[in-house]
Amino acid sequence: MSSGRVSIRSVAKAAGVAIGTVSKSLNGDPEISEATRARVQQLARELGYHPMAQARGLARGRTGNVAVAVRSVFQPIFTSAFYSEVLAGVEAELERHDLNLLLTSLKRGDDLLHLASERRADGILYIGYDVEAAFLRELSASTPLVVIDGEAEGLSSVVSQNVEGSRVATRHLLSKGRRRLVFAAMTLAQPNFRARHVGFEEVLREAGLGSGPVVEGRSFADLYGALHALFASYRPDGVVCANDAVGYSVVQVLETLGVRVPEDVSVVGYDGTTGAEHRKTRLTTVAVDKQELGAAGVRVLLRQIQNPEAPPQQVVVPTQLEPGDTS
Amino acid sequence: MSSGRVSIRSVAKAAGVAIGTVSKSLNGDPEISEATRARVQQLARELGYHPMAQARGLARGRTGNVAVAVRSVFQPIFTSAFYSEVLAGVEAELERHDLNLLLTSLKRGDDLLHLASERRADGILYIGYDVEAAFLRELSASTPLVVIDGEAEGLSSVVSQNVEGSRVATRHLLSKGRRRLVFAAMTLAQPNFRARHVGFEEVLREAGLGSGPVVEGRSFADLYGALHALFASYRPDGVVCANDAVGYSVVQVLETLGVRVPEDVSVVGYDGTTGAEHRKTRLTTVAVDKQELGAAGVRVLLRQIQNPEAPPQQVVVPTQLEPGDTS
DNA sequence: CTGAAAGCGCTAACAA
DNA sequence: TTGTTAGCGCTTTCAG
Repeated sequence: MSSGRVSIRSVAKAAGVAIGTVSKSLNGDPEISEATRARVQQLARELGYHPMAQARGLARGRTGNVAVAVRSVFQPIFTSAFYSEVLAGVEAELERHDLNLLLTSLKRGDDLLHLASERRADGILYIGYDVEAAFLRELSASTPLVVIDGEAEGLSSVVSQNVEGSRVATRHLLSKGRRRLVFAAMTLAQPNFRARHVGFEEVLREAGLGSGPVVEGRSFADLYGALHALFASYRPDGVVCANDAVGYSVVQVLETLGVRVPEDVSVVGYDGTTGAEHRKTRLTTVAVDKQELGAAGVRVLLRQIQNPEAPPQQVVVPTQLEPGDTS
Repeated sequence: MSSGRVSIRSVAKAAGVAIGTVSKSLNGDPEISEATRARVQQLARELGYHPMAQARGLARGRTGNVAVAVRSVFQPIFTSAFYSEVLAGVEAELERHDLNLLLTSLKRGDDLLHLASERRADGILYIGYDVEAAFLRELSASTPLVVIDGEAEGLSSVVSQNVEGSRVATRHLLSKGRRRLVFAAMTLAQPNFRARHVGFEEVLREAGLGSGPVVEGRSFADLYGALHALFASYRPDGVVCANDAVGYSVVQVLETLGVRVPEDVSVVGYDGTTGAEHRKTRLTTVAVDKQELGAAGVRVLLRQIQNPEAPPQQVVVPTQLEPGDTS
């Protein structure tokens, strides 16, 4: 219980050395004798000294934090199971590098500019597919920046293997003998979903099955309407979904329509959302390593920070088919 | 496009004044003439000057960020829809006060101590029910701290109206003519859930119905087993759930058991989890204003920061019954 | 009303 | 090997 805050000066006084010596000792400067280093470190520990991050940062020219920026399009990122896990991955990797996570949800357009110009972070992790490429490119000229789960020319990014993952999902249904396949999504306006649709179409074409119908719908009700109509005319036997949320909706819709899953129709999702233990049915899905998506983003950013001149770098994280109860 | 970083000095030079004057002008010091203030502000804007957060913080003795600490017990907070929304509320309120959100998931026991001793944040928001009271009380002596969704003697906190909310839920089922009620939870080891159970029991007793059975289970399978057994012996006609996750599981279990909801059995959840639009059934629930939970936490913390001597303050956020399809 | 100067707590040259 | 000192970029007394 020392009175007031214990600063580097307290330690210096206690050790009978100059504050510079304390600094060097604590930072492992090789030019300090083993003896004093040990003594200073011991003393610092005893006094409970921890360098004040702000002061250290000011002197060293860095902040020790990384800003994670997310834009809320439909719903805030926070409520998305997918992005939440990405965030967890980011957090874990930052922690390993002794970096802090500054969370910002972008509201006004200049939020990011402020963050950057006030130098609150050493780099920016932009999470989301809705990339304003031109803006971010300009920003990335002055602040290291990596896009996670989105991409654009001239920007470092980390994405999942969208097209290939969807190919695997589609082939999986074909291997189950399904031939009348449908692609279901909340929307095709989202780049990742569109890429997954491309994979779906590619495989159908390769298999000589032509092009499959698409069902779009954001809610259970929308999907119900669309599938109801489609079933009347087309009688699909397999549904490839753009993500798990839609996948679970589709399963419920099919049950409501009196269609048995997977006996009559197979369903495959995308994402590998956790939390399935609370549900009756475990969706067959294309699992994305979301934590890895985040962690990889951090690693790319770190490289970018260390070498700001390095050219943008793209990383693709592999996916894996995860069989469940719906195929 | 000015070369290099634009600092306060650049502005001072451009305006032909001292840096102190720039600082005062920009911070609205009344002792500066309207004329120079305007000129400096104009110039600062033109040059794109933004004070560097770190330097400003060092001089002012604060950081401008608030640490949000979460402990991951069963699953990381990030993947919980409930906490994610709380986090969104925190974020929004912090933004209104020009504060940054430093997100930390507690792994090692001294993570928080580090954060505090390195003075990375002006205050701490601890989110979660698993409060290590003694530790946090000690910490709160040196750093303003507020617990959200948990509480303990001697700590500032914000919680939802657990007992009362559950009373309302239980009365709701009674008003629907239900008399054979069950309480379902993932576990009763969690304080919030226990409080909700208390509300449930109180109302039953008041209604002269004695005490109701309790069903515990973390997964669909567990709940299925427990409810299956219970239905054989007891034939409940209403289930009060400790939260929505359990509520949705219960609904699926009942459907699987061939019990109709709400015709045969009514189910009510707790939390008011968003994202129901992707589901067939909308659960009747006790809605907690999760954003408000977070925002209130920020406000209490701010008071604590401004007046560190103020005694701990407890805030209770009201709940509201939200009728759905399951009652 | 404005300028000068002393820090905020630390790091990193540069001396000694 | 250690001590001294000049900043890091800003705020804030205290003179002028």
